[in-house]
Amino acid sequence: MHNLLFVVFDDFQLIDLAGPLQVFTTARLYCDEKSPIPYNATIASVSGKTIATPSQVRIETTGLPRRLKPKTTIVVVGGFGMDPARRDTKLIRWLQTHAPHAYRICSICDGAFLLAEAGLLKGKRVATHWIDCDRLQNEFPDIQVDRDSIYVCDGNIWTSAGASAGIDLALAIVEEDYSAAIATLVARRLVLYTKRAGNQSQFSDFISMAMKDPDGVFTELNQWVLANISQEISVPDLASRAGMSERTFSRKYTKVMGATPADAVNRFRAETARNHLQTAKASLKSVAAKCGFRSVEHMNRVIQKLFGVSAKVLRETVADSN
DNA sequence: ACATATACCCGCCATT
DNA sequence: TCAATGGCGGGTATAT
Repeated sequence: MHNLLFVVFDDFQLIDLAGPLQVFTTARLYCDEKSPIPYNATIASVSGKTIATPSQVRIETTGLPRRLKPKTTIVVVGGFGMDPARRDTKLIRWLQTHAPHAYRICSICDGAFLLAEAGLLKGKRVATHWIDCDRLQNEFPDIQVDRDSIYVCDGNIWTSAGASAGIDLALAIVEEDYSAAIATLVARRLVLYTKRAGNQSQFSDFISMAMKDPDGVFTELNQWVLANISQEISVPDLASRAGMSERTFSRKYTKVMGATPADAVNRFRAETARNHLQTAKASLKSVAAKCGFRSVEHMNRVIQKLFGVSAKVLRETVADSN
């Protein structure tokens, strides 16, 4: 089980908390019996009292803990109250002391300033709200502000752009902690179309289609494929997994999914790769490996065929989501 | 870039 | 007889 520690302050932006929290909560529906409660969330502030938001909703909080529970992901929110919060030495000192021991550190929106203030972002690649990109870069020249990404993961530091990007970041975390299949199911459940400006969609069409497969015959199999996308997957393998002969499996799968088995696996790989290329700044080589391509060349060919552009171009055509 | 190897897929047909 | 199945084999697309 993972622990989440949301760090909030007066006049923080409600959706920075509510968005990611909803994603983590929904993930419960799709985790197996081994981890019935995948995420345990705590909302904390310096005062430990009820915190007001500009949206009129008030949030109960506890004080900042003296010790982090194991596998704690810290999530720092943003909002109107961010600037005063930066000057709150108790808050910044707490971050300096405890964040280095966290399993993972996240910020939403301009919450990145708090992490920067605490010196946690030195040399890191970072995303923040587009309005704040210049300011963040000027104030902290030693960090690399990535203006184009919805969210960025650099080591165990995850930062995200605007408010809704916090939801994307949370989905990516679910994917890392559990699986792409579960993240996709959560996205579907919450009806997150994630249609981005520039018509870039993060959770891609074929994958979504595979997840809803009306008859449900291959839904489970497709989930398995997504969860094991980094592995080599052969058609005979899939057939035996589906409990059919190769011939019958091939026939049925093609009929239901509208793509032959090997073709479908390739699309899963390519769309997963696209998602990675357009968010994290991992090397082409590591993306290829992560998506089960045997080489960068292999990945390029498949992407070129499916999307009509090279992997490099695909990465560069990321639209600003805010 | 080219050649070789192989994985795939699809028609054909016997079987259930 | 029909419908679904699945084994076979060759043609082909694709990987290395």
